[in-house]
Amino acid sequence: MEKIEKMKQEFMALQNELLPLVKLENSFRKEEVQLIAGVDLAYWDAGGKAYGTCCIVVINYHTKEVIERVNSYGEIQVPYIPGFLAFRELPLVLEAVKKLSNEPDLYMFDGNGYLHARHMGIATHASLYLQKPTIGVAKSYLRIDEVDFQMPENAAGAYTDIVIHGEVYGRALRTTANVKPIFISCGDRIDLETSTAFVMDCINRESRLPIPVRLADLETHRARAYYMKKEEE
DNA sequence: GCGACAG
DNA sequence: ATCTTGTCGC
Repeated sequence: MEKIEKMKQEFMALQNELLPLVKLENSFRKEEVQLIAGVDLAYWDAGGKAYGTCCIVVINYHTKEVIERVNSYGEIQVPYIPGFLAFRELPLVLEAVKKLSNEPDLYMFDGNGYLHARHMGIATHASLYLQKPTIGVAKSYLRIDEVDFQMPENAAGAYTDIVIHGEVYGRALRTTANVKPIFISCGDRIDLETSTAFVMDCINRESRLPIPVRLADLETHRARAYYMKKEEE
């Protein structure tokens, strides 16, 4: 499979090209944030082909009430390659975003943002197309250059910064006591402190994940069941 | 050959 | 991500 190496080279070139456009400062007034979107995908196989569905759930940040749900689905063309998740998932993400009738003020992605070897995780990559602030929310840690993360204290809100080559890439955040931490990083157009604050403000006792991402995750399972059944005529 | 590996 | 049983706990 020398073909994958060639893909990586092309993807890497685009990531390096996009990097200069990233801004780790707030491009918005956090007091005015009303709608937050959570984005996630689920996969399945059918007839030897890979399919996926992307779900976006928009909530009212203040009331946590669901405002809108949309989804897209189709064949997945790009394989999963650690470090290049955006190339696999973005097509369906952008397709789902087009269906939104509400315009989110902020997006939370299931995956990394700036916490990435070239600072181009899916949250960051997506923001450059969405032109909106994004936050990366990953459930597990993807090591970068042999650097491990330090386990934060066992208390809600405790965190440790993940510093690589002298730069803060993101942070391990314990959103709830007695559960594994999640990994937060800036997507783009927002700083890490603000990102962490919004994530913590979206935590309830249902999950260690922020509400928008959790709801999008649940929604992908329902959408998958629906599309799988629909496929068999 | 072996280990790592967001989703 | 997905495949999966039982099991511990509120």
